[in-house]
Amino acid sequence: MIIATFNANSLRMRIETVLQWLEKNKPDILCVQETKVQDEDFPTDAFEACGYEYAFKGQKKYNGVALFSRDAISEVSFGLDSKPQDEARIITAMIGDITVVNTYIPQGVSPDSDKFTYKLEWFKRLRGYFERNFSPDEPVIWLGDMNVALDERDVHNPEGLLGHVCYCPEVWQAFKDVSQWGFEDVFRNQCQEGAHYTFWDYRAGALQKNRGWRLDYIMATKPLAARCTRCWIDKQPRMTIKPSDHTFLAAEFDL
DNA sequence: ATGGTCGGCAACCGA
Repeated sequence: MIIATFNANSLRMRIETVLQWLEKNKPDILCVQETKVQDEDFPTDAFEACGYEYAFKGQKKYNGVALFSRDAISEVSFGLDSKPQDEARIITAMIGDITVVNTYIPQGVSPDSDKFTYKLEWFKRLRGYFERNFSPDEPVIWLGDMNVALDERDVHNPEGLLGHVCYCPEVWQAFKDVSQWGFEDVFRNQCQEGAHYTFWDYRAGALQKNRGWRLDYIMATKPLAARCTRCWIDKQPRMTIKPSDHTFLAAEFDL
């Protein structure tokens, strides 16, 4: 079973990127963040013939999450189970006996912003969401754009970036409080050395200089993580077609 | 070099 995640930064701008990636890699499940499309404008026609079922929740201009699956999708829900629900940042569904939780975590803007407070609160509420709705003994995959680089291996300039909203003690703790509910970082289980990035800032020629960040994760509960056979970052669509600022990240499980 | 470039969508906000 292969599952993947991709921050599209507009699904409509990257339909060809997504369709080609599905065609080439044939994952069982693909989760997408920052679709930036309202539900009535979701490009269903483009995905009708690709052999995937889909579920999505968007809003005007910002955010938006989607889920594509070769197998049937059931028990789809949107948003957190506490207020504000923030529907277009989280989609949960059952595929087979696996619960998939696809999140687009708030970025936070700046450390002194109320949006940063909201980000930290969002992680707290997500922990509560997992506690109330699932058990770490069950097969649960939590994946997406987490807007956190967890340690010095995950950013190109750990000293210079310390204090950034995606690289500071507060978000490390907030992320750990969620993951300690019962998740393992399956990429790190497979690969301990650093400089494996999933995001490069558009603005500073960051890709050419490999000034990247690891912001996208596939987190799995123990019963699933134990069966992960590989986890890889596919930079190719970042280089070609219509590049996003994020890569595809994929994991394979022997189920 | 505290800039830069994208995308949505129509003047800026978000990343």
